[in-house]
Parts: sequence; structure tokens; C-alpha cells
Amino acid sequence: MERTLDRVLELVVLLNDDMERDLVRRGLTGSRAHLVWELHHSGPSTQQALAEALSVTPRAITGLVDALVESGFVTREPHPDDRRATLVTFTRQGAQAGKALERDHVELARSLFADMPETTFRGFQRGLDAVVARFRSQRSTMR
Amino acid sequence: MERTLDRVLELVVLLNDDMERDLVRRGLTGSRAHLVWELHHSGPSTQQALAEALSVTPRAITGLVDALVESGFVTREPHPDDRRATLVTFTRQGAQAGKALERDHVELARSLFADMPETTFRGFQRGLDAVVARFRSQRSTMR
DNA sequence: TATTGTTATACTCTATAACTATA
DNA sequence: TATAGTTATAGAGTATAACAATA
Repeated sequence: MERTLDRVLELVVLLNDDMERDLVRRGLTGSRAHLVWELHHSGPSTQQALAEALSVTPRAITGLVDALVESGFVTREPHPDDRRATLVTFTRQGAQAGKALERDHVELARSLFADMPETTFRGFQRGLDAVVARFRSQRSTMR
Repeated sequence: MERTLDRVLELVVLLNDDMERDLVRRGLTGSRAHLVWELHHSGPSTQQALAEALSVTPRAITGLVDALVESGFVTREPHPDDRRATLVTFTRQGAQAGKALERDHVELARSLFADMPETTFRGFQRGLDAVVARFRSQRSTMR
């Protein structure tokens, strides 16, 4: 079982490195890409909403948005109903980056699983679901 | 396939959070724990060797070792044959932490897989090996 | 009063570059 | 010359706390 855990941890490293390469190519860091990814799926969002989505303090979002504004991925637009809030919004470049990340994601899934024998893939899926389910239940027990 | 990749990425997050909790309990950060883990498996090491093992610059090792010295996990001992080098060496507290990490690791493997049906576990192993093998070959192609 | 986002401050991890002591 | 490790400097990401503007 330990060997299997080590193999999982090896996969984590390989995945992180691979995804990081894609991001750098797109002019993003991991944290900024996470924000772009969130914006891509949720549309224009308040920084508060982003803070919750990324599980990070509002202060950290300020920094990430500052960086993404400067590099031309997003703008801060006034919130129509709440003058305290801003809506972080894609520029054209940002929207393109969001779509590119989506494509990279699909491509990664394909490159990992596409030519894997059907039964192997099924077995992997089943075990994976079991592990995640077990983890989730442990976690909800802890709180 | 995308759903499966998402599930893998969910597992990555769950694993990171879980391991992070263990480390904090032991008074370590992720990077420092990585160094402790390496020392636990390799014994007293030069900072150069640690830099290569952690895939990080020597400068980063200086910082990590400084922090671990200050918190009482390691000491810098003179290298017997090379007066330029230092041997980063466990204190008693550090050695205990190394063993504790080892126990946490075994415990994690158990909690993940112990009561998983044998066939599910086998299927998971097989798929996992296939994914990692595919990743490794891709990577070696790239260099 | 509560919420949104900011400034102020600090810590961790990392990198590059210049330098010292040794090999 | 080359190597081991340091100082100097910088940048990214994160956190807490105090604060301004608005709800």
C-alpha cells in the first residue's frame, strides 16, 4: 500500500510540473491561473467571491488581481448594485487565456487516458472514486 | 476522461491538505518537512546533496536549514574530509520528527487503501502505474 | 453594525548574482 | 579553476490587523 501511495505522490509531482509548464507558456503563475480558471467558469466575480472560491483571504485576491490587471488579463469594473464591490472581469486576452486553459485541460485528460485499455481505465476510475470518497468522509468527520 | 482528471485533481488537493495538517502538527512546513524526509532516508547530507534531492538552489537550502536549526531539528556539522562543506545532521528532535513522518506516511497509506476491496485496489494500482508510465515517457521525450 | 476591499506589515519559499573559503 | 555555502537582493504568495467606504 505504501508503494501505491508513493506512486500517487509521484503522479502529483508529474502533474504539477506538467500543468505549470502550460501556465508559464500562457504568462500565468499557478495562483493567477487558478483565478483565471475560476473566472472562466463563473464569469465576472467580486473579489469576495473569488476569495471563497480559491480558499484564500481577500487580501491575497487583491494581490492576484493587481498582477492580472497589470499583465492585461482582467479589469476591475464597478459592481452595478453595490458600490463597495468590484467585478473582476476578463479582458479579451483574459478570456482567451481562460479558453486556452480549458483546452489544455482537455488535452491533458486525453494524453493521460486516451490510449489506455478500457478495462484499465475503468479499474483506475473505480479505485480513484473509492479513495476520494473515503477522503471526503474522513474530512467531514473532522469538522 | 475529463471527469476522471478532475477527480485526480480533487485527490491532489485532499492529499495536500491532509499531509499539511500532519506537518503543522509536527512544527514543520511543507518544504522543511521535505528536507527532513530526505535526511531521514539519506542520513547526514551536504547542503549541495540536499539541493539536488529537493530540486532547489543551494540558496534555498541555506534558508531551510537556518529555519530547521533555529527550531531545533538539525545541526550543521563539519564535513570530515571537506572543510568547505557542512553535514546537515538530525538532532534527537529531528530524528524523532523523521520517524513520525514515516509513521504518518504508513498511516496515510493504510487509511486510504486498507479497507478497499482487493479487486478495486488492484485496478487502481494498474491504472495508476499506466498513467505514471505514460507521463514518464512523455517527459523523457521532451528533454 | 456588517461587509468589501484596501493599506501596512510580516513570514515562507524561491531565484539570480556576487563573494569567501576551500579544493 | 571549480565547488560549497554564504550574503545581498528581489519577487510571488500568503496571513493578520487596522481602516475607509458603503450597505
